[in-house]
Amino acid sequence: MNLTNAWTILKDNGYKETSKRNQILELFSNDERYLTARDLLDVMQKDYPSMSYDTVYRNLATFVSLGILEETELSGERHFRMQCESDHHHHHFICMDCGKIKEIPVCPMDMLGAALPAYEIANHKFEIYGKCPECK
Amino acid sequence: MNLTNAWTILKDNGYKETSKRNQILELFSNDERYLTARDLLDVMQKDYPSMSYDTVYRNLATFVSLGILEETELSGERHFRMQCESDHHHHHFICMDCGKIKEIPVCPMDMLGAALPAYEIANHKFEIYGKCPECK
DNA sequence: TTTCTAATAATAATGATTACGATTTACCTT
DNA sequence: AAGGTAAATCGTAATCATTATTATTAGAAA
Repeated sequence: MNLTNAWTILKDNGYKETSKRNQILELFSNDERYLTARDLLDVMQKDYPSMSYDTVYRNLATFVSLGILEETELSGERHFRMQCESDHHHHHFICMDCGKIKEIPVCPMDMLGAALPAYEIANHKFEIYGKCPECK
Repeated sequence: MNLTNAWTILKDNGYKETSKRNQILELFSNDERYLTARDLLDVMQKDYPSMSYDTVYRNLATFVSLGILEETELSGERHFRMQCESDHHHHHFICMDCGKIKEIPVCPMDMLGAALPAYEIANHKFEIYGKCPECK
């Protein structure tokens, strides 16, 4: 996902182009890591001292619902990052030191097949945590 | 994990036997589901009106660190349940309606083998969410 | 430009979790 | 059994992330 694609999606869904939205998206474009609402606010308040939590959270929710950002929970806090470009479903290794991620091309649900016949599966979570080669 | 085993572990690690601890453990023994701190407090304040959050959270942290309880994050809240008896590593299907769980005997890490050679893997999370046969 | 509505700012409220000083309790020793 | 001591608990306040509220601002269409 890049800035242009993100704006196309936003415009298609009737969202207006604002400078705050643009800066939030630019921050995610320039960072591979998962970021928290606080991370964003800290950076953005340099350029926009009046930026508020409400604006951050509202836009994060919008972006996630439109598939522009993806979200995960790390040590009790919500973290966000740009939706991966990958055209196929995948999972992530997350480095607990630098926060960088690596795509895992395998999905465990493929192996499960008919292991849960009577169950209605809504979604799933598979993440691996540790240290990347650079941090090891 | 049952009450007797839990108390053996606690005693071995120098923890004292208290009625509050016992009731917390009894509640988990009688419930298959994941419970929140609030769930516990609501039930326990019937018997111990003075039970405080501090006591609940402190003991939950103790129990998790000793492997008596296991913990997961569901919709932004920490949830706890008795550690499974299973002698081998496994994962869970969690019903989003009734909260009951079902053990998944497969671990995706087995399939990954040497897929992340240069990475140091600390831990992983794999959970499936949906509706169980009864709730469907 | 004017107007309409979405978006934002500033701040307060909420909900979960943690912290703290005072008190009580388990349990070890005598 | 009584007393001492550190652990455990209570009551409450503080903290942290997130959400809600209300007034104001700013896209963008006419």
